[in-house]
Order: sequence, then C-alpha cells, then structure tokens
Amino acid sequence: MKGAKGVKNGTMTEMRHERRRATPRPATGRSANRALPAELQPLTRSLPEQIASTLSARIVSGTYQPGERIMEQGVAAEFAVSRGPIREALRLLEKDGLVVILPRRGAQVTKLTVEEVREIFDIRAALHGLRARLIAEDPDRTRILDTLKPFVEQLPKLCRDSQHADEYVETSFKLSSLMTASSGNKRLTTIMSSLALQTLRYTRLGLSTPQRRKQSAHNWQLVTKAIRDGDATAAEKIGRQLVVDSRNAAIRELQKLHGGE
Amino acid sequence: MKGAKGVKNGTMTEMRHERRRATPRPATGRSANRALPAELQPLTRSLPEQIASTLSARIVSGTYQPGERIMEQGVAAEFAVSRGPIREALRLLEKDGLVVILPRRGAQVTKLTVEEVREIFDIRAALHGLRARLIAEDPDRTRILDTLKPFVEQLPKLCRDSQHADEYVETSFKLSSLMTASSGNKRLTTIMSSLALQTLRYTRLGLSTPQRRKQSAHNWQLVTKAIRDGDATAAEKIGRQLVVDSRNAAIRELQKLHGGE
DNA sequence: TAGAATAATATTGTTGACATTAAGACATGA
DNA sequence: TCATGTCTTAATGTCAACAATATTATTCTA
Repeated sequence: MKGAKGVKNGTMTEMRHERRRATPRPATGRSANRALPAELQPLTRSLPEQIASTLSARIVSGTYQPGERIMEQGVAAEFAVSRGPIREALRLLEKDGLVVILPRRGAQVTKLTVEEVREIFDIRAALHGLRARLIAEDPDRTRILDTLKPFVEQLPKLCRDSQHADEYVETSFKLSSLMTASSGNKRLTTIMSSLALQTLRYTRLGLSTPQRRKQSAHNWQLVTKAIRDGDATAAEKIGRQLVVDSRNAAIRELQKLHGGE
Repeated sequence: MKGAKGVKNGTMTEMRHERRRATPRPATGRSANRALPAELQPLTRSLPEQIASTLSARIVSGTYQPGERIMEQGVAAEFAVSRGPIREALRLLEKDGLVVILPRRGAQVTKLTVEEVREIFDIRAALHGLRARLIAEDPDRTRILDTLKPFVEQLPKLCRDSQHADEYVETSFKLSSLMTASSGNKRLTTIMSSLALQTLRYTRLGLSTPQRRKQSAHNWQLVTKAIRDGDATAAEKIGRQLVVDSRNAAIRELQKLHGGE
C-alpha cells in the first residue's frame, strides 16, 4: 500500500537538469539597477511554473478528480525534484483557484458546490458584460472583430453533431479567451482566464446538448453584432446573458446528475 | 552596506516557537476519512499567513514603497525564521496582488501604472454593480441594511474636516467590505477584497477633498436607498457609478501628482 | 574618461534532513 | 457496541547548506 502512487499522466519528462538556456540577453550591456524593468516577462518558465502547468492540465481534464488530495512527495518523486518546487507549483495552482491549500492538510483539487458554481458564473457574467462593453466602445473594434470572426463562424457548424461537442467547447473557449485579451484590460484577462478555467468542466457540461450549443452560438452572434454596431449597452447586456444561459444550463445538468455535487 | 537591513516596522514579535494551540477539536470522535471536511477553516493561522498579514499591512500603509524589492533573507532575519516560510508568505501576497514575483528576481511591491489603476477600478465597478444587485434582490435586504446603517450614517459626519479624511476612508472601506460579505457570494468577496486592497491607496488619494467625500457619501446613500426599494437595476447602476466616480477622482489626483506614476 | 569585459558579491532556486502535526489502527474499558 | 486514549504511520512545516543566477563593483582597454 505504499509504492505505486504517481504517474497519472504520460508527461513525466524528467524535468530536472533541463538546463534551460538563459535568456539570450539583447547585449545591451548596461545593467538597469532601477527598481523594475518590468515589461519583458521571462522567456524561460521556471521549474514550478512548468510543473504547475502540467498539473493544471490534469485537473482541468479530470485526471485529478475534484476533492482529490495532491500530495507533495508523490508529485516530487514523479518529476524527480524535491518538494520545494512542488510547493511553489501548488501555490501557483492555488492562485488560479484550481486547488485549495489548507494548513497542515496540504493541497486538494478544488471541489465546487452547486452554489459556488452559481457564484462564479455570476461573477463571470458581470465581467463578460464589462468586456463586451469595453470592446464595443473601442474605436478599433472592427479590427478586433475580424480576428474573432473565424471562430464565431465556426461555432454554428459544430452545433449539430454531438461528435463535435468537445470541439465546440474548445472553440468557444478560445474565442472567449481571445476576446478577453482584446478588451485591453490586462487585469480583467487574468481574472477571467482564472474563472473560466475553474468552471470549464461545468461549461462543458452545459453544452452537452445540440440545442444548448445552438443557443450559445446564437448568443455569440448577437454579441458580435452589438459590438460591431458600437452599441455598448446592448453588448453588455447580451454578453452577460450569454454567461447566464451557460450558467443555467450547467446547473440544470449538474442537478440532473445529483442533488449536491 | 551590508548590515542594517530590515526592521521597518515595530511588529517584530518573534514569531518562532509560538506554540499556537491546536484547534480545540469539537470532540466528534469519529474521524472523517473522506476527502475534504472543508467548511471549518483552520482557527490557527499558519506562520506564513501571519507573516503575510504583517507584510500586507506594511504594503498597504506605504511602509514598503511601490516597486520596492522585498528580499527573502532580510525578512527571514527579521522574523527569526528561515526563508521557507517567507517564500510561502510572499506567494500569498502575490495571490492578493500586493507583490509580483518574477523568476530569479524575487518579489517586489506591485507598482501600478495609471492605466492599470483605471483597469482595476473598471473591474471593481462592474463587481460593485453585481454586488448591489445581488443584495437588492435578497429578501433579507432590510436586515442587511440595518447592519450597514451605522456606517452609512457615519459618513456624512466625516466629510467636512480634512482631519477626519483617514477615518472617512477607513469607514467607507469597512462599509464596503461588510456589504460585500453580505452579498452571499463568497468568491465575489474574495476577489473584491483583493482588488479593494490593491487600490486602497488610490481610493484614499481620490477622497482627499471634502467635495469628493460629500459626493461619495451621497452615492452611498443612493445605493442604500435603491437597495431598500428593491430596485435591482438602479442599485446596480448606482453601485457601479460609485466606483466610477472614485476612479475618476483617483486618476485626476494621480495625474496631478505626475504624468505616469 | 567611457565602455566593455571580468571578478566579486548578493540573491534566489533547490535539496535533503529533521521537527511537528494530522490521520488511522489498535487496544482498553464502560 | 461504542467511546476514549495511546501508538503508529504518513504527511506537511521548517531549517540550513549548497547550487545557479543576477547584480554590483572592479579592472582593463581604447
């Protein structure tokens, strides 16, 4: 009952001794000793970030179940590093809301109640509204819409066949991410990405029927139109409604499965 | 140039060996081996949490300047612990957006550009609107308003004298926190507390004149009234406007100080 | 002197060992 | 049978030392 713990995914790529080449360094020579050069983010992802990324994928994909404990030494053994970097990685996941860390009890995959799912969707709705309004008010909105166009047009094609359900979810997720990034509000991007990731499995649940996908695709078209028209108020309203519909569908399916996930 | 680093605040209270008593444990006897008992949060704050709390106060109060680096061994020496707990504490602060941690470069106090301040206030505005709407739709809203009443009534008294400026900010901050907690959306509470803390210094800046404080107090009364009337739409609109006014004032003062903080 | 290469130093990253505590197993007694 | 207490086990918390890297200071050269 002791060994045979880890290796839940195939990504066990010996992260130690990776010798990631230091940033090529633009040879400016001069060292900016001022407080923060900021701007250029590190090209080289740190070890904890790499580990967090892997674990994140497992959580979102369901390899790690909600409520499941993630224990440090198991992960440490798997990645062939000590527990230090694992702890950092878990803190990063906590920042994204994917795990909860309780003192003396370690990390466990976030497990949301129906009520909490509803709460997060409410927040997302408000922020989606804000996002739609910001873009609708942007003079550059037509250029932004052009980059979104292929995705919006892709959605209706993926409605019918249940075979393409996953692809639909993925496309709408990308569309949403791209749209958020286009809003020009960096902090909003951070928060919404985090919330979208936390609710991705529930969003997927809510998009399991063709009708719902049709409704979703329709909503996206409406938002796009309102933005193109520059109608900020309408864009905000529809953007919010899009998430509210998503929320209702998700909760309906959730309660169909069991009373209190 | 080596010694004499730390001890920026008087709170150097030998945190090591604190022997915090374990949670009294409700003596249920039965051990729940299921995944997460959840609910009851640990009564005993962990060492990193205590340290993070102290550092947080210093950042918000300005003892640590924006952009300033916080180096691990300095803080470790001050609190008489090793660097491990300090790192965890810094991660906690990062989660609250009070510091930024860059790989190989450590933690530095978050320094916001005017544009970023505007962004955060925009998000806060949307969420304040959501909050006001949620409460206005709550059947229990009158009871909630009763708990808020003393604060709302306190505000106008603190408008005139610039002497009470700090007290005004503090009172409105508490009022806002209390109101968020009353919204019933726990995740919203987390996010808004974090954003409010990040922008506290700018909110303070925006409330430096008596006129602004009068405007703010008036807004609070309007929100309260709309909520009492159960007018969710109005409550949302005013709740949002309250933050927009706060934002505009803050940015005005910020640009009065210098072009690009 | 200015600028670049180089050395010195300070700081973060990682590790393995140990301390502390929680969870489960077992035994005892009502 | 159930509750209580003790013991065992396993996990997290902390530490100090070392490795890798960034930053600063120095030296060298044009």
